[in-house]
Amino acid sequence: MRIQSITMAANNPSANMSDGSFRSLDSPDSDFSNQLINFELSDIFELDNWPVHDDPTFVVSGPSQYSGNEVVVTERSRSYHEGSSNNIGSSRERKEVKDKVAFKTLSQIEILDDGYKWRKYGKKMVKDSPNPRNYYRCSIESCPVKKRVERDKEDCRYVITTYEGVHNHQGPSQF
DNA sequence: CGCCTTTGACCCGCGC
DNA sequence: GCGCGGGTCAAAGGCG
Repeated sequence: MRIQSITMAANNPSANMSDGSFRSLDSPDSDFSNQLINFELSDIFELDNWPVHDDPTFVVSGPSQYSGNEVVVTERSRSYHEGSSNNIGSSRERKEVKDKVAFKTLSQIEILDDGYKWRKYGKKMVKDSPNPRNYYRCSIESCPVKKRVERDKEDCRYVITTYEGVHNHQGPSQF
């Protein structure tokens, strides 16, 4: 399972931090602000390699040495937006593939530093949830990646981060 | 001064 | 057609 590789990467602090790697920052009391969890997000985005399951729920429980941090992949979806076949001739024929990955992270902070630079572009209150949802875009020009951050309405200790798209530039390899 | 966040308005798809 | 909900825009202001 692909997630395994993430877990392995997380277990290996010296994991290669090449582009696409993901750094999760969990700081319950800012005492752990230097605690980083490394795992390779690039693997996640290579959804072609993923096995297809009916239940796309994977749980990756962070070992205790990660100060209680827990990362749960709650959703993985591939949405193909194509021109509807029964609507041929429609002016709006859209052909794009969006890869989405959602993380559920046990964290008191919502801004998880994954090494990329994000620019916030929207905030919405979502129905059935007291918590707002924040929309971020990758700051790199022409990079299509977006992410969405919200607190779990069921358990506000968790932060749900949804990534959409693939970075079309070199990742934060400077780290 | 450049890049960021904030915030209300706008847009669009969908169900009724 | 209309209203609702989710997603995005863009003007204005903030901050380093």
